[in-house]
Amino acid sequence: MPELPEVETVCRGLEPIFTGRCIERVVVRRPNLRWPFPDQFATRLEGQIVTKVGRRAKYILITLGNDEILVIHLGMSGSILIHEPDGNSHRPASLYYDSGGDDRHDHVVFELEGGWSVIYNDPRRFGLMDIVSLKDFEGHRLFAKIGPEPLGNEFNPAYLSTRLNGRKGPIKSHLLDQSIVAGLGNIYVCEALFQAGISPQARAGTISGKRVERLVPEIRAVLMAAIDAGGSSLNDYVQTDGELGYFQHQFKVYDREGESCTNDCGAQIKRIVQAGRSTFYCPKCQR
DNA sequence: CTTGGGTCCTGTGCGC
DNA sequence: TGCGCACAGGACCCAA
Repeated sequence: MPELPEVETVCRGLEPIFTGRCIERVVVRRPNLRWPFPDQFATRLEGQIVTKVGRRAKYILITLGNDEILVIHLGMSGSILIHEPDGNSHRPASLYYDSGGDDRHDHVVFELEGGWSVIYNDPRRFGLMDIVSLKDFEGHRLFAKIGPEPLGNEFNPAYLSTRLNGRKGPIKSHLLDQSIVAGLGNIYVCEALFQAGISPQARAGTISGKRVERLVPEIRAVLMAAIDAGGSSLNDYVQTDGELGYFQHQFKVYDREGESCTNDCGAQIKRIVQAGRSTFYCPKCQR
């Protein structure tokens, strides 16, 4: 999936399109994504004016004038395509592939006032959409257990140390746990651990306070750099239509098995499997 | 309680 | 060129 930076980039792309506009029509082209769409999904959205576009963890939150929130998750392979009234289209932080006109996986179309439309595409259908009342949001099952945002003040070394204390599993698994910190995924966990010089296999509870103090800002830095890269791709989004949304040219370890460590330590990047997911790391720089 | 594995689904890329 | 297999950004669910 798009991880936090990609979802943030998508939100920034959607914000000026949605905000203040009426959702005139919603076309749902299949009965479900990961789960069935809620009852009366389209009807509950149609005629509503969007007041705000935001993000929590990897969820896109589109707040409506009636204080309901359209919740969108992109799963592993979701992307959003925007059709402009003049016929141009672009994909903010598009992922996975350029459909090249293949619309088989265009599952939902939001038609907005003024001729704009927003198309949700997700080949693997691990994504989801739901509608949640603003007053129910905090306690909603999707959000009740989600941990602090990594870019916010609540996520700090003291907090993380507390959460890792006593944990025996590898640090990598814990950073992927959305209840500990929201929004990290497989790529940026690998990247952050590399930047912090921490082995992905280190037992979470044994990492010293000093190293956690280094890890927290490295997580932030990796995410912020990726958001910046996404933001710059937004500026000329029309010409980058169809390009990969992950900013992989700047990954230091992810998907670089066998390549030389960029720290020039002489070691090669290794790939291992943890909890069924690939982990990339430098065996020399990360301990 | 924590932890690990299987699962949903389609598409891509590799080796043979 | 074709086929089969491994693997892919997530996260839920259940067994141990």
